[in-house]
Amino acid sequence: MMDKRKLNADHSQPIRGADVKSYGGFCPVAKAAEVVAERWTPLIIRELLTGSHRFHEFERGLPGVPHSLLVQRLRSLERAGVIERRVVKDARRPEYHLTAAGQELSGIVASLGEWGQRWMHQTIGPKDVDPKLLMWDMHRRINLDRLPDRRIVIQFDFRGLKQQSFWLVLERPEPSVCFQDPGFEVDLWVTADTVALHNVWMGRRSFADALDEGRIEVDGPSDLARSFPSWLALNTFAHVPPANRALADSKLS
Amino acid sequence: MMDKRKLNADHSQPIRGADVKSYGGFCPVAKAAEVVAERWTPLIIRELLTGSHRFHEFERGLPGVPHSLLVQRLRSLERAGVIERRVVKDARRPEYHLTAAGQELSGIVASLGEWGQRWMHQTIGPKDVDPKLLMWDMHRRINLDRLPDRRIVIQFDFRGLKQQSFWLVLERPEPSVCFQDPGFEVDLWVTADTVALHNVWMGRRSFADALDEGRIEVDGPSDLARSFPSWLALNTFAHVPPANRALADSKLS
DNA sequence: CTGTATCCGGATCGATACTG
DNA sequence: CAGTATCGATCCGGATACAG
Repeated sequence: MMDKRKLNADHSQPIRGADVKSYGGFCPVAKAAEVVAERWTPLIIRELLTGSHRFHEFERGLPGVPHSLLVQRLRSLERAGVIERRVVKDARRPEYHLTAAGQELSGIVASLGEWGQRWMHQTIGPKDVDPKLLMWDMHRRINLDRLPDRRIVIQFDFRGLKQQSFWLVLERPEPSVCFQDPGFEVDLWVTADTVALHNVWMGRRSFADALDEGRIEVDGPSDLARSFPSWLALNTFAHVPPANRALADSKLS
Repeated sequence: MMDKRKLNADHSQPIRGADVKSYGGFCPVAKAAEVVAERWTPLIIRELLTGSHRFHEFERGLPGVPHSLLVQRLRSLERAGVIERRVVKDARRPEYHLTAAGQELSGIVASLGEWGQRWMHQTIGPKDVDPKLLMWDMHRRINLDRLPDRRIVIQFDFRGLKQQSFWLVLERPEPSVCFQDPGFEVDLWVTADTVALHNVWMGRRSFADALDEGRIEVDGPSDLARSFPSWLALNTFAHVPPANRALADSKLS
């Protein structure tokens, strides 16, 4: 069946529906905020920037987003000219891609993340963890070139999480993550304290320290186990150190 | 009377209440978006960056924000460690200032504005205008050093707006704007088509063209009238040209 | 002036169930 | 898989009244 939405050959003006709640006025910050600063929108753009293009990928990367709200947001962003919905021929599922306008939001989203890592996220506590989301982020940030030239399967077990295992399937062209046993032979087993692995992933603790303290354990062939830490590219913002609030405030006085 | 909120000597962690609706998880973009991407928040930060520090100034710069919602947002931002509420001695009114964390949002807000001006704001139509807001923005962006060394009062009349005049009182240390006749002797009278003046202010039309077309008229002593355009620093984002959407899209294909 | 405290209609959000 | 439909709960916008 054909897609009924029109193809909008005229792009001389942004495509705006009446769905966005306007601030009124002429301020460009307000105009941008109407589109970009709505709930969930910055995270949808983050997902697009990190490689998600399909509806179910957004749902994986945005745990808790209501199904129907995600549809709304995608339509909204499409009308605002930030994303483009492509119905690829011979593929049943549509793909979403950033337009040129959308790609120019990458700096803003990156700055948001840096600011968040610097000021709002000085350490990661039990309330901040989310193993599924961690696994999803990990599969997007793997140094594939550090891996042997074959498929490597890693099983993750989080301590305290009852019965829940995850599998990282590292292969070309793209790693994937499974929440059920994919049936492949497992090359490495990682057992970790949930909070500790999050802190390592976010650059707040070193992998080596977590190993020494026994918070992370890697089992399997020793050559693989030794190189495993180098496979992890860590979170995009792991390199951003926390701000020293005490210092910052004293500078102000 | 003393302010009951505690002074929070310990700033090792951000001060967080339970008011912000959390996205959950550990993503720094999400943590930042919880604080910064709530409705009205980017505009409150814009106001702080452009020189507003008092409650009534925020209300002027944020037309339409509900009185009580503004209070909520200010508390929210204070708890998040983005702004600081100062009760200055011998002043009845508190002042709001950006903390070090808040100041580091300036780049994000600036980028938002540039993006908005570039993509969402290619021309300004009748729905985008707001004379009060325009006057408020103007009084914040005056090249005082181009002015004679005395108080200059300008009366603005927008064509089509019934009976509504505005006055710009240009004096040191700070210009001010009046929505009622301040009673000063007027030095210059500006009569303008509302949309045209907005377009000039946003860098979308030149002042000279608007004069030539008769959309803006300046009456008063000719030396003042001649130098008047140079007093206007224009909107912060007036220098940002619109993107060429047709070109951008063709590059993508 | 800077709040606090209401109230109310409507929009938005979050959760769930249903469809092709 | 990618949506629609629906339904409470919450939030927002706008108004008003009032206190320090």
